[in-house]
Amino acid sequence: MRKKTIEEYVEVIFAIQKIKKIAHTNDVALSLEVNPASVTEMFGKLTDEGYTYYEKYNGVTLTDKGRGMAIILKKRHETLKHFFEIIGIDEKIADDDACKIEHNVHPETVDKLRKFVEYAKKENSCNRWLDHFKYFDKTGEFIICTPDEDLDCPIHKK
Amino acid sequence: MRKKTIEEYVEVIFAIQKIKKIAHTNDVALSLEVNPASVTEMFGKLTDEGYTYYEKYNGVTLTDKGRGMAIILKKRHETLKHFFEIIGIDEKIADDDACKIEHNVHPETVDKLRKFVEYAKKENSCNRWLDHFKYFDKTGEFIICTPDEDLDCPIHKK
DNA sequence: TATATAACTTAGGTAAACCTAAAAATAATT
DNA sequence: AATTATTTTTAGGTTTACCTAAGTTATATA
Repeated sequence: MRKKTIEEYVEVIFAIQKIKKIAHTNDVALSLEVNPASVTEMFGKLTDEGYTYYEKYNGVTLTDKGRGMAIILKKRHETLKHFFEIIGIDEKIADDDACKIEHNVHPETVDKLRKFVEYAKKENSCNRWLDHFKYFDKTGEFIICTPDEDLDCPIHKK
Repeated sequence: MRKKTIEEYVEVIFAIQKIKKIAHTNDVALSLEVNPASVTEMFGKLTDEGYTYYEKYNGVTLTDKGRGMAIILKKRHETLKHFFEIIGIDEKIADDDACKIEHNVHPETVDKLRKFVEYAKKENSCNRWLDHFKYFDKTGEFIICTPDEDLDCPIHKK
């Protein structure tokens, strides 16, 4: 499997700490599907770079720096996942893709997608467009629907 | 800089071949910002795995397999870039992000985004939603615009 | 055509994250 | 408390894409 970045270690440590206070070597190894020996090694690196405190034989906890990074990553992940779900991607795949790209995409892009999600979820925005997109996605057919011809719209006519 | 995948090598070879018939070591080295010696090494791997023909001291050309991959990657890249541009990301960043995530994202996701782009570009689809999103993105303000109240819409009223 | 220059390859090494196997520390059980 | 079981670490290797430096081949110029 692919090599894990510092960000991925920080993420799983954060997740583990939600349940356990301290993230132990084995917890992280299981989460990342990596050998415990590799985790020990990474704990060293993580601590050198200021993301964790490491107490030998007793796992790590995130520093403020580490926690800060984790929170940003988590938000980023949720934004991306949410976005994918809005356009109709299955939850599992949405989550998976969010995982993979959250480490690569520019902040500007995430910001824009965050706004997109925010907007799409707003009840009183004109959501016909999204509905029509989903209809197109499912049927392959375009709904002819211009502002002046609302009556012809098969989804929104009442 | 980050390690290059086979896919990235295939992409730049494809791009070079559009101009030159044969992609030489140096061309690829310059494109990927990598040492020529590394490229020679990769040419070996690429050829072992059936993506290129390699003639010593005279560069590589893509096989059908390699070209097939390149074409898929190119389409994927364009879809992603296009999508980013539609939601308002600058061309440069859109291109950059497309580059980075085109290797990671599920095919289902790319398909969905392709449809999204296709739909958004269709003239006779109801594009108010996208317009309203952009307005929101710019101003932070929601446009109250329901199907029954078109007259209140500051963008679409005539 | 000889020679200088440029391009490419080979040989040998590095770094980073991974691994296995064995040793050490900690925790659990009798 | 002693022994067994589990967890963690250490030591030493592997892999992969990268590098530098030196040697080789191809190309361009005198």
